[in-house]
Amino acid sequence: MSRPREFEIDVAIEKAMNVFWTHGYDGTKLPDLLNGMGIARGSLYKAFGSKKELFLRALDLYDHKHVQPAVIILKDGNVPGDVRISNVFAGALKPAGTGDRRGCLLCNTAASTSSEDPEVALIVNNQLDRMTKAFAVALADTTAFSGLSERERMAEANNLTLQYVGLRVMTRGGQELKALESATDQTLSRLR
Amino acid sequence: MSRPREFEIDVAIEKAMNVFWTHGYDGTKLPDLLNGMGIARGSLYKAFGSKKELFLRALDLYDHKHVQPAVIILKDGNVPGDVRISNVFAGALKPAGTGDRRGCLLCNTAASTSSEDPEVALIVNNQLDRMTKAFAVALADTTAFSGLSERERMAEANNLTLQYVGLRVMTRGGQELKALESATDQTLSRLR
DNA sequence: TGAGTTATTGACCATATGGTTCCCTATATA
DNA sequence: TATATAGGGAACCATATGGTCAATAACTCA
Repeated sequence: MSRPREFEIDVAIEKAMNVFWTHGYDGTKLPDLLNGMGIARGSLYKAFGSKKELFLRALDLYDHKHVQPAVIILKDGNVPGDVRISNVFAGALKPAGTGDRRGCLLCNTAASTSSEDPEVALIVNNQLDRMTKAFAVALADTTAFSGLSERERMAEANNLTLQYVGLRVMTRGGQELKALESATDQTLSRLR
Repeated sequence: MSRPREFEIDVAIEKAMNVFWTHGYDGTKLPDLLNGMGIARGSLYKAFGSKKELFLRALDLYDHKHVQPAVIILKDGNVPGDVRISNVFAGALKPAGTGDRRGCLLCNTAASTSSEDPEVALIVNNQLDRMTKAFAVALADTTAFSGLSERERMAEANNLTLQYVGLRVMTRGGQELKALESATDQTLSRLR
């Protein structure tokens, strides 16, 4: 019987996710990860194989913890569509209100050189596409947009994803909270 | 009388700008710059002092070559406001149509760890703010928005900047051209 | 021609980087 | 108690990184 692992894989991945979120992939160095995860170099390699594999695992966890919950909100048939969309944008705005300017791991990654890697691009675009589809579901349940054709609804959903990404990046870039809020107000005023 | 420089500073900065645009700041290594600029290590340091100083110069050049021309388009009083905005978004979409997925140095930088550096953040937000103000000027000349209060117009302008940034990042992230086009069509259809 | 001044260059420098290795350790089982 | 197995950890490894340095070169001027 072998020696049991002293850390939980899932806990370690989440810690790594937070380090990558703060520093980006290129800016995150092994010492950053080791400190952030509280494990040694050999343990990291034994458990995850490489920095890149760990990054892919972190992106999947981000999906699970941040993207998929937004998708679920957008698809919740018990709430009016515009309220669902409003809630998701409020969720994106909220961190800026408390000084958290990390933006969104998905959007930061989309804007980085990492997105040139096929495996990363696949994950990034899968997440973006699922958000778009979920926006479309919410729009179908939004009175002002319920009469749209499928094609028009997808176009509007693409535009909402684009606005969501823009909001996240402008948050990361340091734009003033008031500017973010007023921009978002315009997004949401069109849903009513 | 001292030895004349063999390269033009402005030409070298532009070459560096293109390297940073492709690889981001963290992902760009000295050999990338040396190859892209066609000069030696010592020459680069003599002329620019450090990698970061060169990056700041590259950001300023990007402003001059890509941001300021957009601002000028948006402020051109001889063209209807909605056409001006449409032209700027078309300019952002165009590279994707030809396979150029670098996005926009400004937006990529906003989403990266570089934006945590005060000097970088200052330049990034100056550029974003100027675009917003220019969008506001164009909106004032757009029939559908000409009756807005100053405050409402600024909110709409903030939203246009947010959409512009989102478009650039989604381009970089690898989203399908059709999705980018349809999202942009929605943006522009609201101006008419 | 020599001097003064700055540019070019590539070797060098002191760390930093992602990954490897091997000794030691923790566990269950026979 | 010995064995098998996988985990922990820190030293090690082979390059890579941003920056430095000293020899050489390009120019004008006296």
